[in-house]
Amino acid sequence: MNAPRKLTIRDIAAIAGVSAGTVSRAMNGQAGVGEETRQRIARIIDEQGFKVDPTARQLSTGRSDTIAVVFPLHASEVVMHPVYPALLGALGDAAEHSGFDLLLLTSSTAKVGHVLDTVKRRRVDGVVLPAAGPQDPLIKRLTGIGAPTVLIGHRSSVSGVGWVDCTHDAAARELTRGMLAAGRTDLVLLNGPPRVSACKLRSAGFWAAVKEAGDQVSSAREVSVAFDTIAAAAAADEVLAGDPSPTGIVCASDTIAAGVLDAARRAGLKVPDDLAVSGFDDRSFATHTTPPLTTVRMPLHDTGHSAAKMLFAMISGEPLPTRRVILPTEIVQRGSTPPGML
Amino acid sequence: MNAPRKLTIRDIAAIAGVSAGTVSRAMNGQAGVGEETRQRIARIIDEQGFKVDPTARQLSTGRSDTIAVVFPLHASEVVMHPVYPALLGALGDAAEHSGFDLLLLTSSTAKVGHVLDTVKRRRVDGVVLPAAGPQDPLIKRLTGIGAPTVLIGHRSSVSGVGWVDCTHDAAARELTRGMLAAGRTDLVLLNGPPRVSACKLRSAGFWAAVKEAGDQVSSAREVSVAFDTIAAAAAADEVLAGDPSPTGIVCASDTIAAGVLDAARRAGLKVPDDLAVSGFDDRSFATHTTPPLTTVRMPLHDTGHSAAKMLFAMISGEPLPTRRVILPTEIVQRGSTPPGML
DNA sequence: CCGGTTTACGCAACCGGTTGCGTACGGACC
DNA sequence: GGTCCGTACGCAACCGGTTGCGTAAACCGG
Repeated sequence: MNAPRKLTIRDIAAIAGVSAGTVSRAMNGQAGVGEETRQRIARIIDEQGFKVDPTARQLSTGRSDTIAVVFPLHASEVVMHPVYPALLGALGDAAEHSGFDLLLLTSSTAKVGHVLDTVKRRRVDGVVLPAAGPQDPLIKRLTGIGAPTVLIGHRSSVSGVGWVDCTHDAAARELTRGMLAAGRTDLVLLNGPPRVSACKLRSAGFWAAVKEAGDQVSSAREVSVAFDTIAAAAAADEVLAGDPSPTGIVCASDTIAAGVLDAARRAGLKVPDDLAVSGFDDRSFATHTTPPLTTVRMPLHDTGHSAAKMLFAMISGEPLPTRRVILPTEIVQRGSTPPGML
Repeated sequence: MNAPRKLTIRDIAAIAGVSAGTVSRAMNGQAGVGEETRQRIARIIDEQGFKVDPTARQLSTGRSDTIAVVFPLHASEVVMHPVYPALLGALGDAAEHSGFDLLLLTSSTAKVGHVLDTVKRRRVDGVVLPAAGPQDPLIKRLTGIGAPTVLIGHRSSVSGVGWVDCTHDAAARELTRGMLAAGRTDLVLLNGPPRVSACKLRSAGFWAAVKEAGDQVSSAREVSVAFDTIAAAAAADEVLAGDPSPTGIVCASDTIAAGVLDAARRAGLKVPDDLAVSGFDDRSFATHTTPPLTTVRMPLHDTGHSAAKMLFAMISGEPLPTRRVILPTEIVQRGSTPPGML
């Protein structure tokens, strides 16, 4: 049962009684093919189940119909880890829908060269870069070689690159306002590492709310910790022992908030009565902490989808209304903040 | 600043004063090239920073130096979701180390055809299939087209495919034994969906321990729920209200265990004094439930690594000692089970 | 009916490696 | 010195699409 040798464009041409070049032009919708011929070719391609060989096309055109997503592996600041499955799923769907395939690259700061090399050698058409930092050399290097690039979760000012992010700032601001409205006037922002872009925005939102509340706020401060429950709990111990002890803590992630809940329990504080706590990310465990965590849900699927769409537009050279997209987040109120806070 | 046109094998040949064919043979370590020539070519390639064009090679050889990992998207049974980042990271590392690139495909039962098509068209050299079910048509279809395939987390009997799994059964057995040893003689296994391969193994381990303990066990039963905290909590409510009420519950995942903890709290039961609870997966939140969860850590990194190594061996036609690998799990004892249980 | 355009299509080169086959050269051996 | 053989290497076809250029036919207005 030897496979019936793979169909080539020349086979189709022979059946249609035309040359291979004509079939190629017909397939790609180029001018110079008669309408009747075009339809005949289309019909034959369909009947025979012919599929172009992407490799051959790639060799002659330089395009690959492939986009790469670079998966950062800085194990220590795994900020994006929990959100990858959703993001990758959305990207994959969008890619498949547009006839692209997805190449997965892993990157550490040491391997910038390898990523770049792969992008060039594989003729990758575009790159999605989730969780890039402001200093990520990859951004400039990629634009340097002319690779269309879309960032996720970092608002870069490098010209040419596009990005998709969400309203970290507005969410933090709204949560902070809510806590103030509920009478929590001693506030702490337990933030993640300040060089993470999202953390900067969350900080900005927090302080904006504090500023706009004026002297309604009795105290407000910001402490930075790693995205780690244990570390966060330790930091929270210290914060709660301070004077004044906060009555509301806005956390930059659910993992951090979980640590705060632990610390509060140790300190004998009732959440949310003595202390209001909010997280970020709406991780799956947020529903079963005690009490369940008020948090911020990120538009992961939309983010992936938007990024892919933007990238495809950039690849095909379409003009884009904007290369900066900010999607709305959603605050999910649960038991760790006073009811009716917002 | 027009790029200095990409180097081709013919450029190298010209510099070395040989033909392109000779350079190709030299690069690939084939016979028929003099030792002196071989070294000269190697030196020139190195000096010039020449890299073969994978696309061109692919067109003439049919190999692509690419493996695909098929990401199942059955949103409802996201058993693997939490473990993907670690798995993908390990796979990516191993692939990069061997000069392969990773293609990410998404699959739903409806899209088997598309996956197959992509594997063929892109000349994918091998496929990693995490979380395949026993009935997954992809397994047979892939072997049908001769694609080397390695499964993760499912022990298939289909000939030719390899798989890497871990000791779900031994872990469940050991946990169950431990509970019995701690005097918990009324046991329940709160299992996941029975068609998930890992759940079958966990069930087997549980019952093996029960059987071997003989009439030391006063009662034992198994209940199946979705991998969902809320659903698990509801099931646990019922189980705890039953007669006899269990003194130990082995759960098939940390998400399920979290639900059991919630239910125990509602029922006013003290964990681990009144009720011992164990999970599976060692999810990040397992350290900060109340009490912290005793659970089973899976060798995710090793699994990815082994799968990649096996796949590469299959691709290169090396004989393999075995195509079935079972890696050890590790039980992590925390506060949700009686101290010194094991 | 004629010169000039446009259109439809074939031809062949090209993308950049790989590989089967052929040849020239060097050494071994008689 | 001639035959034989193995080795080192060049040549050219090939993988399967794409595309610039050339040409013949169709079509246009006058």
